[in-house]
Amino acid sequence: MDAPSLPDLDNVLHQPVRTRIAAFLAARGEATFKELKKELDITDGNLDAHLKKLLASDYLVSTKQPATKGRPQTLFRLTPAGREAFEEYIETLKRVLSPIFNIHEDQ
Amino acid sequence: MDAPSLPDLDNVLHQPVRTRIAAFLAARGEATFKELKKELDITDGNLDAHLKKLLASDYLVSTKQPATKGRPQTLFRLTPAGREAFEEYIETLKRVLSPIFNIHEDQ
DNA sequence: GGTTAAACTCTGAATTACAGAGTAAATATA
DNA sequence: TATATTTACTCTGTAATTCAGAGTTTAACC
Repeated sequence: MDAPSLPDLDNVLHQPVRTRIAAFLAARGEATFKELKKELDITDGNLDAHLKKLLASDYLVSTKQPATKGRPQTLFRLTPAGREAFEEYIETLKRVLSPIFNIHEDQ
Repeated sequence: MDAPSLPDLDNVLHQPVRTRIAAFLAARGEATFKELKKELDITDGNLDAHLKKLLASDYLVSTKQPATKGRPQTLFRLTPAGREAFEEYIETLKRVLSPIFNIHEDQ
């Protein structure tokens, strides 16, 4: 029998910009384009591309807010599938990294 | 003042194949091409490309073993810089993820 | 000495990542 | 009320990355 191989990491989530988007939204619930841009400190085009990728994977939804004041803004938030994928991704990460760094969750 | 933005993740290490290579070598010390291929379950060309990227970043060194039996093999191992970068990468990951998942090290 | 096999390496195509220019809708200004 | 400006994205083109499979080299086996 084979030694178990290292599990693969979700290639939508395991990317520098997208991991941070997912983490931010998981912690924050929802955010605007502007807030994400500030938090991540990347260009508009780059953020747009990564949001589109997450939307296409059904990990994110966007909802256009009617303008109460200022321009209408789009809110981005994780879908249940997105949150689940993110949690699973963290589990995989821990399996990959724990042999070395002893990472685990509390409780 | 600005809210602190999410720190950027090392884009050499934060990639599905390369994270696993680094983790495997950090745990294992060194490995052959063949061992890595088996552990990661990827094609030769793909593994080669990722090893080259890690070598180019000076995160890895390869040493050709003279053939005692069988063909000479190349051993891959992390450089001190590679190990340090990997540890820093893990720290950054924890900063990005801990607000949600309560990940930390023992001790 | 020729064939097979192992251990890589190279090439080219597809996909991804990115910056900056472009667009549309709201607000501010004249 | 026109027009200029700003905001909030979106589009386009380019560069870089990722990947599979074909190719190469060296050793072992017959």
